[in-house]
Amino acid sequence: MSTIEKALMLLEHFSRERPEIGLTEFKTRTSIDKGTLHRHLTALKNSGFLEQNYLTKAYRLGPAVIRLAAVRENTVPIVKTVQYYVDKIANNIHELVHAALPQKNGMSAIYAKDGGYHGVRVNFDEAEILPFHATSSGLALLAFHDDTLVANVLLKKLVSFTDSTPTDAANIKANLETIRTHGFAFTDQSYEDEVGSVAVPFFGVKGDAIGTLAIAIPVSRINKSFHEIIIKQLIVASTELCRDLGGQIPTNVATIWAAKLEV
Amino acid sequence: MSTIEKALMLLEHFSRERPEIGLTEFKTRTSIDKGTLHRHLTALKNSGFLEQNYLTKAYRLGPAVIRLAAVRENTVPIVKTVQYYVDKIANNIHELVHAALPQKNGMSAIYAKDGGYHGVRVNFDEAEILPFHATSSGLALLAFHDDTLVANVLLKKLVSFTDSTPTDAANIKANLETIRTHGFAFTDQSYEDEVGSVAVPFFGVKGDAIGTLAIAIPVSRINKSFHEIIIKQLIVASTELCRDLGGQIPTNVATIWAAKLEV
DNA sequence: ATTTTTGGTTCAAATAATGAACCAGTGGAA
DNA sequence: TTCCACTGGTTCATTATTTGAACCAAAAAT
Repeated sequence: MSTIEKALMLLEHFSRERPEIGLTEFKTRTSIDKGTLHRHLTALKNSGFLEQNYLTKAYRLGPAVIRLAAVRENTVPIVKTVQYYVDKIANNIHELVHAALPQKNGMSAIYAKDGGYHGVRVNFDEAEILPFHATSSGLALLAFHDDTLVANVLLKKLVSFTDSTPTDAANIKANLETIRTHGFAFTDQSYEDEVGSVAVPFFGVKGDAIGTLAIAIPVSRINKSFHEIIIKQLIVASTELCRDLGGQIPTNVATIWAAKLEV
Repeated sequence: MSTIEKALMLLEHFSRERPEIGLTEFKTRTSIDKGTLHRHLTALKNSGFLEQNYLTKAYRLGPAVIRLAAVRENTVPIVKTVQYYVDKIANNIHELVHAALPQKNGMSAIYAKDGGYHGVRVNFDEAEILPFHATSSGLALLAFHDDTLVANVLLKKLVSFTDSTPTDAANIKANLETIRTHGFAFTDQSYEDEVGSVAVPFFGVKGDAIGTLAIAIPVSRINKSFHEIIIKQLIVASTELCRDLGGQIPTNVATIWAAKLEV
């Protein structure tokens, strides 16, 4: 692995829960030598990707990422486009809806809307990494992305989050096949207890899955007819989203989805 | 310079005008060897900072920057906070208002609002890099930032954008002194013909300038009384913004600003 | 059909990354 | 106060990676 990749991997450690990380904590997290770490962090700081809390000396993400995100969004306005559809679904079904993009180690929600007026709500953290194998977003993406990603994900250790987290590679592979035939993914408390979720992919110009639309619901509110409604909503939104982004829904998926909508 | 910094410098070449850059174009832009370039770009791609247009093979910013910006904004919600004040000023004075943060080679606007209902408008490009020496934003920041930044900026070649762009280091240094005594910066067609601008800094916890609030106006609409109004608006907004961000206005600046508001 | 231009690869030589040991400052605890 | 533990940060010989000229393959342009 190149030095560049090693350094950029450090940025993955920042999240809403851990917005600031000191040198020593980086050391325990990564087991990279302190000297090396310091040089990498300094390089990232010099490039504006990190800055230091001047009191604690801990590092946090810097202003460079803001500019880059603005340029990226101007190039490929996924966030803006996705917001419209997430809001729409949330208003219709009054549950927590989100859209996510694949990152290296899982899906990253780029927008979420809680359309609910229910007492029990699903807690949701934007900018959290949703593991591929344990969330409907992750599985929906894997199922419709190229096989090398699937292979890479299944190679790594599959962390267990609840009693229902699937950790057997063969099992997951079989599940991906099911997802492909159904045109959507769902999970039952595989990431968080009491939370189920449903997800559909949306596609890029090559017909490859580039992201997902998903809904998370307390299991107590899930039943057959609601499940059907959710899936229809997701399919319709994803179809329109693909159109807006210039993406192409693979013909087999289009056929499956069309059938789902007619039921 | 470390390999990491060299690689990250490549990301600076992306902008609204150049959202996609191919290998050969990178070569002409940077005069770095093609082999090296390719390895760096691949590393950035592997880390999610770039992705490739599958048809043209050109590189563009990747999804990783979206997630990082979300985390950063969650850590230090400058964008969100700044938006409120930019909108407020824009509504009051009906001109183009923007806020910018320093990057390595200039200021980067993080939000802009055109409050105008005028026929002639200033054109403005978010995510563009505004050179330190030629814009009021840049000068306002330099004047209230630490001297090492000033020294670094004046070391480099000062590009001329219009006939009025200041390119003499000594001249600029003198101007920075003026800016410090006035508490604001203004420029007259130094970056774009027919456009003047006024800017004030806002401050971080250490009392160092961490960004700027600025207004750009067609020179035809500038006059003494309007100038006064603009400056007051900017000072009030920056004062409140500093409070929101937990920043500290240096006492000498606070004194100057207080005097300005009383006139 | 040929040349030019594109992105991408190779491998010996040159250079930068690495990490164990070290330094310095800070904040308790004895 | 003194001592210890724990920060962040630095040094420099060793080691491994980066580098770049030459090369390849495919796609455009001539």
